[in-house]
Amino acid sequence: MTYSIGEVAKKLNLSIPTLRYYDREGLIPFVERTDNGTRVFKESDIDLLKVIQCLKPSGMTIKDIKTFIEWCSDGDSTLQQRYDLFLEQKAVVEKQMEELKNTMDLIDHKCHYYKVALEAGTENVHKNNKIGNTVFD
Amino acid sequence: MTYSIGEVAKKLNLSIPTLRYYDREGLIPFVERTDNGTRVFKESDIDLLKVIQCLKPSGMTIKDIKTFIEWCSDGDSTLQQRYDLFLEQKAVVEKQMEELKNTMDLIDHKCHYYKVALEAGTENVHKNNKIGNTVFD
DNA sequence: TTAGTATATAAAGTTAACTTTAGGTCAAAT
DNA sequence: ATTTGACCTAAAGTTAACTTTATATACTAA
Repeated sequence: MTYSIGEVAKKLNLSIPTLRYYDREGLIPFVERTDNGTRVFKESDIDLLKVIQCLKPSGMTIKDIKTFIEWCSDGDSTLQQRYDLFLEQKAVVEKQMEELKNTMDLIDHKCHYYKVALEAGTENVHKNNKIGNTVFD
Repeated sequence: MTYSIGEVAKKLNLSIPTLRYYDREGLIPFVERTDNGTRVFKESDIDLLKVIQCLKPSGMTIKDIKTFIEWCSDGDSTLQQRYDLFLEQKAVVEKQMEELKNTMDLIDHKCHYYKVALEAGTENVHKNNKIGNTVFD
């Protein structure tokens, strides 16, 4: 089973120009072409795009991903580099998860703060009976 | 206790130009100035900067944050908006946490994949005895 | 045969969030 | 008295990741 660029775009919820951009940047070097130059995506190309989509939210750049793809093409001599890359990325994601947890705690605090303020009709409920809290509590 | 821009930069691990940029963008409107124009940061300004730093990793933009700061200055009439903002942001962060979990699962899979490959000396350990797995397993 | 639809490329434009550069003020130390 | 170091502004530059625009080709249905 193969897919056109439009089909892949729909399937993965990416725009067609984004897919062409990824191709230009060397992220999907195994996509084939018809005689007149139209891209033909295989399942394995889609799998790779899914990996890319999964790696992106962790802040891995297009360039980093390209490097990884190149290493894949280079075979067993790059196994250590690829392993190291993912170990590093694991650390990055762990840090992000912590940060996101802190953000969530702040947001929960804010939600509670504004819920109470709304019920009272004024933010002052948080100011009265308290000393030393800041404007941005 | 007050702080110079350089002290705040060190304390919060932000660059001086970034702090000036935030000021220009209206993110820290309560920072005062000396007669000759030098910024003077109070504890409450630093608290606000910490809130900003906490909100940023969740993808909240400078513009969104500015809107929030403006609402804060507008008083009780914006309580609902502020509450809604944080409810929305909560949903955003929840989604991000899920995505990050997926990313982490993929990374763990890759780490294991490359660990095994390294021990065997070749990626082929994953190809032999198996049918239908992709190049990017 | 012509209108519509999907594809292609190259190159320019966009946006966010900074950073860098250039030029200037001011107080303290040498 | 001048040099050093920290501060200031305005404006231009940077980078990533796309998006948009302009132009062209190719198949497909009426």
